[in-house]
Amino acid sequence: MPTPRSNPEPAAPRRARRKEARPGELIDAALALFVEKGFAATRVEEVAARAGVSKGTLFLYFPSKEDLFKAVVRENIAGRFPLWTAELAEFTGSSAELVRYAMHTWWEHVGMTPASGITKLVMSEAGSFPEIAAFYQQEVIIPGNDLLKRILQRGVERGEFRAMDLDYAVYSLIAPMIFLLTWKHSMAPCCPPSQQLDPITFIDTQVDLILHGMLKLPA
Amino acid sequence: MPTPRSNPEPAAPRRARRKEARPGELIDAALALFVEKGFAATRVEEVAARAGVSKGTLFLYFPSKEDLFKAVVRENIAGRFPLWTAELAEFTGSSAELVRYAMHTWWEHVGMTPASGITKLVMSEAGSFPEIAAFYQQEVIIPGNDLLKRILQRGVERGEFRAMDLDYAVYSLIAPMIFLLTWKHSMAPCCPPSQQLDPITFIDTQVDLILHGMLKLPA
Amino acid sequence: MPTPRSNPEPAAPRRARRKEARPGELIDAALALFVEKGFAATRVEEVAARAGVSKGTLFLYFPSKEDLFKAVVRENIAGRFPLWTAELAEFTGSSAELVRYAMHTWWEHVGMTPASGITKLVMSEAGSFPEIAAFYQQEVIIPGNDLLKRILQRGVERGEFRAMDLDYAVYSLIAPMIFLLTWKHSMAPCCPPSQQLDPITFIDTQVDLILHGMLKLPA
Amino acid sequence: MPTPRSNPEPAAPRRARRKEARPGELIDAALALFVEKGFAATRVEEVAARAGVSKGTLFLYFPSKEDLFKAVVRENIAGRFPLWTAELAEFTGSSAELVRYAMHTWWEHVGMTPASGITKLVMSEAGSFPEIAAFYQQEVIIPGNDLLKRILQRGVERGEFRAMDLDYAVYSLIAPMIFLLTWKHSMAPCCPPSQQLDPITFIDTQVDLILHGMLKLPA
DNA sequence: TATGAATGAGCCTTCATTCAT
DNA sequence: CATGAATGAAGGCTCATTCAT
Repeated sequence: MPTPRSNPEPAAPRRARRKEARPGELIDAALALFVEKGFAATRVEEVAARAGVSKGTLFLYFPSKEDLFKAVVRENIAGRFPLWTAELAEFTGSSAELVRYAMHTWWEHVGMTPASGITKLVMSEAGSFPEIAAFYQQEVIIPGNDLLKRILQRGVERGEFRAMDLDYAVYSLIAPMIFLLTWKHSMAPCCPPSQQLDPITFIDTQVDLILHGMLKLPA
Repeated sequence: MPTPRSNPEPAAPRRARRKEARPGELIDAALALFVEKGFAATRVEEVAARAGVSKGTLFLYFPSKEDLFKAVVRENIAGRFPLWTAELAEFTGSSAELVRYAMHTWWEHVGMTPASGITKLVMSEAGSFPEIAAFYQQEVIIPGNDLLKRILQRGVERGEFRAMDLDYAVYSLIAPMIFLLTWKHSMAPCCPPSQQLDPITFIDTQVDLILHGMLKLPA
Repeated sequence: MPTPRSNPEPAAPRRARRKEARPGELIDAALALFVEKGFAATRVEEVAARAGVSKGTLFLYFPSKEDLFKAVVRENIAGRFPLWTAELAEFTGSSAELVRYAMHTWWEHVGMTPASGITKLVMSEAGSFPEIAAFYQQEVIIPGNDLLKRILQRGVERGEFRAMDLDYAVYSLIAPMIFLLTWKHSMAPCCPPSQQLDPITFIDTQVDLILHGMLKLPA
Repeated sequence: MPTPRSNPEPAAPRRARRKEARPGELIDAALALFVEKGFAATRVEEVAARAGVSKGTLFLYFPSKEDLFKAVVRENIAGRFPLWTAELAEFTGSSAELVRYAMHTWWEHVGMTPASGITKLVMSEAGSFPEIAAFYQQEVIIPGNDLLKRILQRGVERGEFRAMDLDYAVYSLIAPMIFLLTWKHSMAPCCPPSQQLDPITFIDTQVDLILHGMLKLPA
């Protein structure tokens, strides 16, 4: 950067050609707006504008608004499962630790990020966009449930957890998280400080209680 | 029908009687449709048709679709709480039984009725209608949480449950129920039979696990 | 109409309610514009404006642009077949007279009216709107060919015309007419007066020649 | 390939040779696509792709899609007329044979080749491009009509055909052919096999009928 | 008061055309 | 010369809302 006026962003070129960066920028913009305003209420033009491109450019990368939404989901949630599956396979601690680790990891990478809005979004608009609901079901819910089920199964197989109907027991882990998301993105913004939930405390409390209920008593 | 005013209610000319009943009929129709199809996907014409009036008439009673939505929420959040509070005071069984009773009662009177859709409705549209969210918070959430808190407190005071942070513990009861509602009204309609949840099994499983985690060990 | 200033068209009321008249007005407007500019190049808003209503009103009567077009075809062409079929059944003259009568009737009711543009329209845009082409085929071409075939068959059966492959012979009647329409609506407007065709002369010439070719020689 | 410039044409580096060939290749691609899909339904990107270049390159040679269309028409209407005129002068058979020969020749060299699409193209788009229609009129229609007229005149002068209004009689030959083209390029692709026309049969039938109508009766 | 015909703003998507590289 | 990413105007259709009757 030899000269003082060398401009790293030269005059914000109107028609920059940045094929690689576009999809990511559009997905980020879409995530923010979908979460903030909902899927139906977000206009593709807004998404494009927020990503700094024109409406037409958006359709250059995503064939439709629904496909854009799917990309948002894949990028922010569905794409994480391979890593999580790998982590599960390598985990060496106790299953109780694994459950705690899983819940906190989820909070860090999804719950506390803008991606947390996606779940609430899907729930809210599933009725109006069945295709999106089905997609989410396939790409997120089923893999997510499977992952949790394998975690619980590990505990049972290692003699740490008591025998359970795993298909329903997973919801003891899922339900509090879904509730937390739903709360965060719908009621929390309207509540007085006294009614706010501290997520970490909430998660710890739920996990403790659940583990208490699951653990095989030594006696 | 001897005198004109002898019987103001039954068998009165339909037109005349309706005038008073219109808003209620419209609200009922709107509740059913909003719950079934979501707010945005419900056309006011459908609501009017279901209430047996024309589109124009609806706007005679509700200045806008949003106002109709608000009326639906206000009309249906009702006061079942006084009755439940009384039941709690008179309950003589164990606290574990009380928890089970409370959960099943809620399912019977709210969860399995159309009213269950309201909660999902409010959650979904809270972002767009902060006023409604605040209203719901005051009239439903705070009283509901209080009621549950008193139930847990009873268990702790009677030495049945171990000491807990009650403000967070209540969510162990609330979260599965909210999840169940959310699920029922958003994803379930899009899921294959293999992915469906049986509500009673679900509730029993959750309550069992929670109680397991809450119970003071006899040892 | 007691007072002098009673206005038969009172100040052109903006929102007149004329449910019965609308479809016809819209169809007329659509015919004119479709013929003038083509199907694809005509915007529904133009049609609505020409009919004196708003865009939304058009969709109140016709679910889509294609349905509007179908209505135009039904109203202006397809709907005439029943009458023509009846006329054929009652005709008592010679078959040569019948052919002449049919051709001139067609010219009067279709060829020289704006409806004549429809055929050219369909031919021009069939590639882009296969559904329209198929519709036209079903509702106009097949019935039209059938009608002509019956006319020729009558001549053969009565010993007036010689035996012919009727399936192909009908095109001796159809081709000149299609050509005439095509010409009228595409090339004619660009031609100098010296190149113009007189329709009546054209039809008479073609019919004479064809009949000459069809007639059974008395010898 | 001893010297560098010895062979400017064959096996020359593709890039270099192309420069001159580009417009022609684009026109060929455009002809094929316009004929196949219609003007509006053909995207310039398709044309470019078919010609093996990018969209931008097309606009380097043709300022607009319309200009490309004009070029297609201008390039393909060519001059087969001189040859046909010569053939007419040398023909020694009967005039009926000449008519048959002319019709079949036309089918072979125009009707059954891609060039047949141009006529339909011009007819379809004449309304939007009067300039092209006028051009077509001068370069194709007038010479074509003249040629046919001379053929008929030959028959009359040789006493083979009866006296006719030749200016209109030529259309007995033209109309079926125009109809055939129109049909082939618009309705045929949408018709079931049962509705298809066999061109040779069609032409033979029409010619036979016409000749029948034209021939001077021996009596 | 009730009706329902009429309105028109709003939105997704397409594609001819431009222009920085 | 060639490329292809970017643009933005245009159009079909929906539906909450209005208003003449």
